[in-house]
Amino acid sequence: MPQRTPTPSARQTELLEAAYAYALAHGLADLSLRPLAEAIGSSPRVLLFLFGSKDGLVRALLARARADEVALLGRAREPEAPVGLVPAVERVWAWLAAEEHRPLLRLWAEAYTRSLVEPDGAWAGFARATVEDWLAALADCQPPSERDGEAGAVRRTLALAVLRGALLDLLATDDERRVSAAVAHQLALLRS
Amino acid sequence: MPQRTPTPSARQTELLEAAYAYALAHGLADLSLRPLAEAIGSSPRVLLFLFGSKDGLVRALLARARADEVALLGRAREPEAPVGLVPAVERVWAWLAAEEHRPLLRLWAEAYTRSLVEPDGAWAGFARATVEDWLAALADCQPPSERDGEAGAVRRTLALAVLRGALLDLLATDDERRVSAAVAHQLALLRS
DNA sequence: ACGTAACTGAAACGACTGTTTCAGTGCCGC
DNA sequence: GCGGCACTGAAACAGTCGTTTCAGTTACGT
Repeated sequence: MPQRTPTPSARQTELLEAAYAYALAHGLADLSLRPLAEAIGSSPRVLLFLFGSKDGLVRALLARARADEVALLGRAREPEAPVGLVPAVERVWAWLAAEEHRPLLRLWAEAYTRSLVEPDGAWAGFARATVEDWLAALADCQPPSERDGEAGAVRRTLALAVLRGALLDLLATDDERRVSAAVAHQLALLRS
Repeated sequence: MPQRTPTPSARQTELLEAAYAYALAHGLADLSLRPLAEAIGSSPRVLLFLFGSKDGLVRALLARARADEVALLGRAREPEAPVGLVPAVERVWAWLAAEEHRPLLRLWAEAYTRSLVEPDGAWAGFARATVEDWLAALADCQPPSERDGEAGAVRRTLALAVLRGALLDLLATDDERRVSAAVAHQLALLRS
């Protein structure tokens, strides 16, 4: 069975990378082929040739963003053995709070809520997919005794909620001190 | 000094209410005057006459949504004396988790993230404004001894993060049991 | 050298966008 | 009756949208 995107040619990934950078800067909501093409030194004709349609391009951009996301999730469980939710949340938050990741996180938030309002088209299922990605990654960080069973799922859900809620606050207010203190406060609560 | 919207005429509020119902069902992202006008039995001509421009209409819709939001916030602190963050979060979450409020909450999430990506235009400042609204409402629920000082602000921030993060999860997965259990788990943590 | 495939430029297509122009309604105070 | 005010319908405006058509150009295997 061939891949869904038959063969990502060199030119294709090159343009995708440029378009991704453009999307990080300008958002996906009112992305338009002509301004995008001009900004990355291409043409609408070529983008449609390589990605089939605008929806195909958006899907490719969303997949590209998700690649960055799974890289982050991999880092959360990385230091060999899973050591519990608390250090996992700590590490992930350090990443989320870093200033240089904010364009990606804004893009992610945009795609997330868009897929809630408009469950069809290129955005379909994005929100649900990322929730499942994150919960699975957090599960990998739980000790086996805690991982299974409903209580473990609840703890993962809570950890994810704190991270997401804090991220939303941070993106809106840029008040890293207050928000990071709130996350730290939660970690202290969880440790006690 | 006259109001910003000089006089919301009867016809204006009537059409706004209809447009609001339409926006709750279809979202604001690709709202378009002609389909909207036809759905609510009006015309683009009239909408522009009454609201000045499409941006004016969107601003009015956002303000209308915010009216629902402040009503909710008022309910959080209502039972006479503020009694601490824990019961406040409990009450607010019961409201957020109610099925019938989901269209409003989707609309709210959409406006929130949109204002993050595109800080100009009709959406400007929406995210920051709601964060401040909510933090202020939660502050009113804290006992005076806790309200002031940095520790109080951190506790409010954490409470808000849990509510927002849990809401995002709920909107994506519709798994009320798991998410409500996570909120309850946090409340138990806070009580101990 | 030739054919074939990948890629590209220029221009047009029809549909849709917010907005404007012009021409009216109906109603209310005088 | 009449002037003005709030509101409305029909049609057009200029612009942008995604997409298509047609005509190339480049590079490479054979």
